Amino acid sequence: MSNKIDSRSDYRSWFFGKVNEYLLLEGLKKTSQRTLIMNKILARAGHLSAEDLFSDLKTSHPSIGLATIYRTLKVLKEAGVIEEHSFVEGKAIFELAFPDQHHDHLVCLSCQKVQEFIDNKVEERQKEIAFQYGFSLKKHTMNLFGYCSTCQAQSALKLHS
Amino acid sequence: MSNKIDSRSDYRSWFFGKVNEYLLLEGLKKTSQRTLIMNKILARAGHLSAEDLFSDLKTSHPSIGLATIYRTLKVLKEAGVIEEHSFVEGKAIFELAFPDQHHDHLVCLSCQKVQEFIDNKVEERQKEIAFQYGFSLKKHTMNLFGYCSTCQAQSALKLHS
DNA sequence: ATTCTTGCAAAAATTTTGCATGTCG
DNA sequence: CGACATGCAAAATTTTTGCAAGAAT
Repeated sequence: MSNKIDSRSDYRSWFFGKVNEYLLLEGLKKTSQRTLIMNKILARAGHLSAEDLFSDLKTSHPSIGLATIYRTLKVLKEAGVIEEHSFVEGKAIFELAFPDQHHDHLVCLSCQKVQEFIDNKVEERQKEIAFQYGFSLKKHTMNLFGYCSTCQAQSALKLHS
Repeated sequence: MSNKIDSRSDYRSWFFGKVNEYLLLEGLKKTSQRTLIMNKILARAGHLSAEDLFSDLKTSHPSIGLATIYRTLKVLKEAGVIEEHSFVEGKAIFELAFPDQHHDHLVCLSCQKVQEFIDNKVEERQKEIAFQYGFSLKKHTMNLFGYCSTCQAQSALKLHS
């Protein structure tokens, strides 16, 4: 189906290819702001919110509007190159999407660190479950919340002081 | 550890017992509003938002305030008798918690129906993954998004008309 | 009595939308 | 040129907070 992504430049090609395809299909336009936002997302390559992007871009491009960020994020999500999550309630977080690959998240309740992981056993089991209930599976999210090793060690220290 | 919950009345006992224990521990008070909200949550026993509860209670108790709903939901969450989710972005949904039991969700992207399920294989695997990354697991959420059998059948019909 | 709670309204925080102007194709 | 996009400000949504008055222990 889709080719393997081996390098960073391959990923960029896939990303922009997917976006361009979508823009064309929907009759939307390439603009400097959209390019700017896409490059920033690719450069940061982590979890980031609309506000993160806004304050980051504001320094180099003071005229950019927060509404444009939101509108562009919506376009990119519909184009299938980014995913939306909500680890913390009341705020959307975005991250890069990868073709034919899905990862889940371990979230530390103390330091908020987000650790990604991929687990095929879980992926398979999810497909089985969806089938069992007659659902055609489109996407899924799995978040494990707990305390990371660093925070566990720190709270152990506190108990002894 | 905790006893098995066999009936609806057992569940109510567990629920109120857990809440009372928490109120006592934290020096909080039993109030008519809190009781009202708890009974409504128990009666509805489904997924509901703060606004759902508010508009529902408003008819029988017009003086109740939305802020009280939010404050009570926070207390109940901390007492461990309800869980907070966010299936749809930007809005928190609450549901009853059950002791020593966790269920996950299948969400239909078309009709928004939420189907619950329990899967021990996934639960076990999650523990393994958390251990592998040095996390002490506190809770988790797994949501599978797709189209339910009913909506699939309907869209198939449309194609032929 | 003291501390906690409530209802109200105001404030926050996040996201969406209307509109005049600007830009892409 | 015409359709789409932008920036701004206003609005919409959901949730939180300050405060004076009321209720619980």
